[in-house]
Amino acid sequence: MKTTIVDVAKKAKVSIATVSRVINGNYPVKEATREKVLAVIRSLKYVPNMQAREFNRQKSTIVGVVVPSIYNMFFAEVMNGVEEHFTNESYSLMLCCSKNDSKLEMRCINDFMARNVSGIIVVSPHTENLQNTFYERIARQIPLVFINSYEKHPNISYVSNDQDAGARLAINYLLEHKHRDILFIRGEHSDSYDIKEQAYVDIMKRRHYFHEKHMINIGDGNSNETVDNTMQKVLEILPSSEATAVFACNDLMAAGVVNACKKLNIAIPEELSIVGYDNIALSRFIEPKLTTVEQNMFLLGSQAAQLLLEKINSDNQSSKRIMLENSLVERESVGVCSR
Amino acid sequence: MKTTIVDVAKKAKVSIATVSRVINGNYPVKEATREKVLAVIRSLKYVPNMQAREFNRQKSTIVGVVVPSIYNMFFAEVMNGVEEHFTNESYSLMLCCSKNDSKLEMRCINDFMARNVSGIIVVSPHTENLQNTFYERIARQIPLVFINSYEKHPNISYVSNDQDAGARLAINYLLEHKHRDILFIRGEHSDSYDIKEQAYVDIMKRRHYFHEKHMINIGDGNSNETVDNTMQKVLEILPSSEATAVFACNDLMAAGVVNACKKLNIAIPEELSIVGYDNIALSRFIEPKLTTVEQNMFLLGSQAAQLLLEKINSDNQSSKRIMLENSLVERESVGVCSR
DNA sequence: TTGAAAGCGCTAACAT
DNA sequence: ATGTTAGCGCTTTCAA
Repeated sequence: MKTTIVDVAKKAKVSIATVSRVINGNYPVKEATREKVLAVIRSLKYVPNMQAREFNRQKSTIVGVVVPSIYNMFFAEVMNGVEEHFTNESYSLMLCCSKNDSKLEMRCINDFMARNVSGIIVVSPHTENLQNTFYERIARQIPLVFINSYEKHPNISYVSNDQDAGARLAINYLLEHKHRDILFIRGEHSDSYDIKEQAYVDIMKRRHYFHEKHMINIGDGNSNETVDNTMQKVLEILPSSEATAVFACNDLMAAGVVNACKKLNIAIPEELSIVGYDNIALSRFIEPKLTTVEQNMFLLGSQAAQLLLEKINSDNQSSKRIMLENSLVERESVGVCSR
Repeated sequence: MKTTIVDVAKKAKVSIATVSRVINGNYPVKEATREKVLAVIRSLKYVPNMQAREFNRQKSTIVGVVVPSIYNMFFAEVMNGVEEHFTNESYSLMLCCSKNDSKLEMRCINDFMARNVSGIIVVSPHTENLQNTFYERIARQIPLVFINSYEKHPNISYVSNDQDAGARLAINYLLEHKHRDILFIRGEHSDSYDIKEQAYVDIMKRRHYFHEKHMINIGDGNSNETVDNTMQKVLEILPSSEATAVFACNDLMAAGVVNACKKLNIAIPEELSIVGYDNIALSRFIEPKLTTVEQNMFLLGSQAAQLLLEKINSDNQSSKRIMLENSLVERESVGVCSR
């Protein structure tokens, strides 16, 4: 059997309450007693049972994080920000992967709730769950922070990149390079894609460059197969397309386009220009190096952790919204349109 | 206040014991009572408090996973295997990142212990912690599974790739291509590097191709900066080196070598051949595509989950060791030595 | 088939 | 400054 507070109390010849006070340091204890208790704790190698403590206190120092996938380094880097912030505050992290599936996402959240986590961060929540009242109900019961979601619920805190601005940055950059036939490549089930699509449609329609067929949805945008799926799709489309440029909603998709071009012997950026999004490490490693829109992923994660902490410490009262700026990282995948 | 089992019992006019039996289905309950209780549970939206349940049962359905970094997709893919296996068994995952630091790793483990997780998986445990008795003590108290560790403790289960064989595969492949001046690039604080180094030293000494100066340690092998650090180091060394090939302990380092070559205008594979290790997605995306040794990362993770489950269900009695085979993935980064 | 009650390890209010 | 004790929500033995 493991050593409990009772064993310590007995051996130190004090009450369990005193031991508890020594451990938590929240009530006065005479120095001599304190020393005595601490000595016993050391000699018994006593470690307080967090499970019991947190159950008793009706809270926990666990936070839950839900991500749609771990195959996109974007999420790993966000996680890193979250992790760093929370371990400093001696919270532990529970991780759940929704696989871009709304039902699974709900299950993750429900699991976390049943475990009484003290708060939940959801990265890129599924659009379906945003449309019904699921999250409204959750947010009433527990601190909730969304990363990169743009619906506005009153009880939820948000940290997002300004992906509308970012998308406009990217598209205008392409426009400045004289491109007008720009393919738009997106994935499914995330606000982020919708935001970028709106920006794309808005700009292109305004200039009368818009063509329905230029909008391409490649399905799951963060899976193991995203790069290859995108390549496949582009392989079908590109040969018969007059497009001279591509704006991809994330770097994985952009990498897929690059690979398709290699297969088709299309020179980048001479014959086709590409702009990605996120600036994950991969984008610097592929050839040519991707021009892309930078999201500060670490910051996204650590700010979300910060807001969640504020919510936890204010009894779910403080709700904030943080919008981070994006910037365009100019590298080698964009050139002036030659047509 | 949240609905508890007491509320349900009251409303259903039965005892809490009966409600408990209905929920767990572990004791006979008359069908009529069962229905009644279930109806109340639904009407009250009652969700059992896992925290209370697990505290009472003196166990938990949480498993802890420790990884040295999340900047190498290797760990993400292993995690994915672990996650998939455990969510099917309705365990939850706690994640902790040790940043390749032995003290932090111990802290992660201790946190997990204090939370009464039911088992722990450590990916690439830190060599320092392997050398003292830390893990022996832990293994006596709790199910422990190591991924890619090669010390053998009796109470620990292991899932590893046969990295000795894998390294030999890679080096012999280079040898077959007539290379004899082969740089060996490794990182710090993991068994995996030591294993590969031994294989390298053994083969090269036997053939009298060994040179101390060909062994390069680039520090942390899985950080955000691994690629760039490796590039930096190689940039210093390569110009004055007679090496015609490189064996890198992971693909991140191999990518660093590729980048260095680009800066130095060294053609791959004509002037320098490179073999990596892991076969992370990145290795297919960079130019030239990396020849590398495949580790089945998903399998590594799911097998580890399997072994941990066996340990949990056998009260920490079953200890197994699984050694997975590697294979060489031939791509574009190796050619016949031209000297 | 059901209910009563002990107890899991700890905290915190109350008493001394 | 310290001890006593009532719970936290649940499972599980024991009795009925």
